[in-house]
Amino acid sequence: MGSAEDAVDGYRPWSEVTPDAARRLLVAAVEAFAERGYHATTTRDIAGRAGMSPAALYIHYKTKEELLHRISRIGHDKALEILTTSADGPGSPADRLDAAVRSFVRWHAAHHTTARVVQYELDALAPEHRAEIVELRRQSDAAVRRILADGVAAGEFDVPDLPGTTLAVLSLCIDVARWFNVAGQRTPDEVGGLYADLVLRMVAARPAPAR
Amino acid sequence: MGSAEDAVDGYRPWSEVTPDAARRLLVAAVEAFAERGYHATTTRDIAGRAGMSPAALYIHYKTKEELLHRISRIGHDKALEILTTSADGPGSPADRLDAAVRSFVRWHAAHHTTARVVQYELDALAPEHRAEIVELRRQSDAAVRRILADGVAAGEFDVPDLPGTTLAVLSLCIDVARWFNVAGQRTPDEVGGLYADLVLRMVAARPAPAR
DNA sequence: CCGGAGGGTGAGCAAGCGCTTAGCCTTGTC
DNA sequence: GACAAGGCTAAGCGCTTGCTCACCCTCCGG
Repeated sequence: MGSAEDAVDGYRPWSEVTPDAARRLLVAAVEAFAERGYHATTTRDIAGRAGMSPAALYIHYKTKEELLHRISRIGHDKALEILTTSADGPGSPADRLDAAVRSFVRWHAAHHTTARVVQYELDALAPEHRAEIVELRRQSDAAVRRILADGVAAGEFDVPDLPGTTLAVLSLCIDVARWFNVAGQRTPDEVGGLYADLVLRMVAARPAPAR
Repeated sequence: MGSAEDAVDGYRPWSEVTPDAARRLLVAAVEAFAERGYHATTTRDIAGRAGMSPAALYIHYKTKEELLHRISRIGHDKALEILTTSADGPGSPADRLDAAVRSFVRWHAAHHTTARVVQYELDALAPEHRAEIVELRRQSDAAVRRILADGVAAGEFDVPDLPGTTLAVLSLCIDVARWFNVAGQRTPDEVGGLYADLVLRMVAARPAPAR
C-alpha cells in the first residue's frame, strides 16, 4: 500500500538511512510518533509496525530517544535546506519570499507526519540533542529574516516589526503540520499557494498609504 | 510565588472549580501537562505539585483523562467566548477582526500553559470527549468565518479563499501558545497588537489593484 | 565442511505506571 | 461524647514500560 511518506518532489524520504531494517524501523517510528506522540508510543509498537520483535529495535538504535533524535535531525536538515535554497536564490525579495513560503509549506503538508514529529516533539529530546536542533531552527529564523530585511531595504516590503513578523511567518507555516490532513480536500500545492499569497500580503508595502 | 496562571484581564482562572483541593490539583495538572505533555506526566507528579499524596487525586477525579477533559473543556469555553464576543460585537468588520485576533492572541499568550494543553493534547482525550471539544472548535471557526464574510460583503476585505483564510488566521493565533515564552521580551498585549495588524493586512482590500 | 559475524528472536528483569483499598484523621450535629 | 461523613494517606496490586540477555538462524570466505 502507498504510505504518506512516498516520494514527493522527486525526493524519496529516508534513503540516507541504512541498512534496510534500520530504515523500516525509523519509518515505523515516524508514523507512530506522529499518530500518538512520542511518549504514548511504545518500542513494541514501533517494532511491530516494522514487522520485527521488540528486541530488534536495539540492534539498530541504542534507545527510543535516539530514534527521535535521528528523525528530528534529518527532518530539520531537509526543512532548513528547502528554506535556505529559496532565501538565498535569485529573484526579487517578493519572489524569494513566495518561493520560500510555498516550498516550506508544501513540505510541511506533504510530509506532515514527519513534520509533526519534528516540530512538536522537541521537548522529548535529551538536552544536548535538543540544543543541536534548536540551533537549526535559529538558522531557519535567520533565513526568513534575511528575505524580509532585503525586501524592506528594496522598498518592496513594509515590516514595522521584523523579528515579530519573522516569527509569525514561520509559525504560520509550521502549524500546517498540525492541521493538515490527507483526507482533506486541499493538496500540499494548493496550501502552499494560498499561504504564499497570505504572507506576501502581510508584508507588502502599501502603494498609497492613508495619511 | 506568582504563577503563570495568576489573574489576567480581571479574570481569575479556575474559580469555577471547587472545592479548593480539586482546583489545586487541576492547576497542578495544567502546569505539568503544559511542561511535559499529557502522556509524560504521572498522576504522582500532579499530586506532588498540589502537595498531596497520589491517592488524593482519585477522590476528586475518576481518572487522569477526566482531569484533561475538564481542563480542555473550561479552556475551550473561555477561548470561544473571547472570540465570539468580538465576532458578534459592534463595529465594522475590520474593527471586529482586530478585536477578535487581539483578544484571542492575548489569551493564548497570557494563558499559554493552559492554551498549550487545550490546543495540543486533543488526541489524548477519550473519543466522546474529543468529539465534544471538536464541536467547540467548529464554532470558533464559524465565528472567524463570519467576520471575514461580513467584511467581504461590505467591500472592506478581499478574501479569495474564505475557508482557507479562516483556517490560516486561527492557526496563526493558536500557534502562539506553542512559542510564547514568559521570559521573552514581548507582552501578551504586544503580540496581540502585532498579530491583529498582520491579519488585517492579510485580508484588506487593495485600494487600487494592478490590472 | 567449518566457523565466525551480523541480524534476528523469546523470555524476562527492574522500574514505573494508573488506580484501589483499608484505615485514619478532622469536622459538624445532636 | 458518640458518630457519621468527607478528605486524605500508606501500602500495594496488576500491568506495561524501556531495555537486556542467552541463544539461534543465515550467509559466506577458505
